[in-house]
Amino acid sequence: MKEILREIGMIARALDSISNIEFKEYDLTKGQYLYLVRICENPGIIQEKLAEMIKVDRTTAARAIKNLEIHGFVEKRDDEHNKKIKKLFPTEKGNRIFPFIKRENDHSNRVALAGFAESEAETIAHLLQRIRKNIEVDWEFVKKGNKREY
Amino acid sequence: MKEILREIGMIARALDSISNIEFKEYDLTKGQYLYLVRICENPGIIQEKLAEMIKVDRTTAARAIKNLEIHGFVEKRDDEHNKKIKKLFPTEKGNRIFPFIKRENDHSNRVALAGFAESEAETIAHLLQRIRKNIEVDWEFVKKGNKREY
DNA sequence: TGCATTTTGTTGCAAATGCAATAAAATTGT
DNA sequence: ACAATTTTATTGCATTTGCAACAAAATGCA
Repeated sequence: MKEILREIGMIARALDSISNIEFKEYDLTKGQYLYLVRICENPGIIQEKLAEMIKVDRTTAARAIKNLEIHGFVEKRDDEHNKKIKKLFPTEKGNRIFPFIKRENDHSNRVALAGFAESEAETIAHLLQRIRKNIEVDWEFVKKGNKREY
Repeated sequence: MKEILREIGMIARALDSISNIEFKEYDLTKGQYLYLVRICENPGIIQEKLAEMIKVDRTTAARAIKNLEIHGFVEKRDDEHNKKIKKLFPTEKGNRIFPFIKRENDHSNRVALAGFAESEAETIAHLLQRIRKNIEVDWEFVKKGNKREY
């Protein structure tokens, strides 16, 4: 069976590296763009779900979000009925830079898929989704402290 | 055009997270497995090339390799003809754990591709390779301090 | 209802990450 | 031959990352 992990790792690190460099211009430090776009797209999401969505450690997400809050990109609001959760919303400042993040991400996406036919782009999108669904099961399993047998 | 960046990011973070947890057993700290496998497979490689191969910052690679050396997994050897470079080789200890890393990576690869026909696995392997080649051009460009226009 | 478990959030620590700056050897161009 | 540039490696500093441990609210279950 073909080895695909390394290609995925290389692509992900290269893309992340590029984005981090390009978003310094907007005073976003490493990784913060990941959280900000998702909060803009899913206002009211809680940090636990966000960590799951992005696939980072809960505590890493907690701190990244705290920094976004400190720097005025997002705000936490208490929920009416649930005292435990804190809903996340972009501030006006956060919403203002959101389109720039989208634009950068779209550009990288186009670069990544340069030379691809529309059908090829659709094929890989579907295959990647299947891989992600396969692997997130193990991720949650291992993250919870379980041991994979192999 | 389909958006594929996020799926790739999710998959890469999930896989890396799983590996980091599973390799603690062999006293490898975060990310070290990436370097060790490549040194085992390419004995004599220098750290600059390794950073390029993995797509991490040169200084990050330098420190990861230094730690692998301190903990006895790899060794640096001077080159006969070139006083500047330091060739990297696995130690006996490094070579001993190499198969365990391979085994884990192979397992994750199988999990990732569960339910895939052989032809689908080949398709995605090729498409990913094309994406990686597309994106590494920009990565090197931006890493060198150039600015992308978009 | 009451108790155990799960969910959600936080902080302390140890470690990796990466930009900036420095240095020295090698290579290139004239 | 030699000066300018590129390649390779390193260290200082600020920052993110993530495991462990803790706390409190919510939920499940008997």
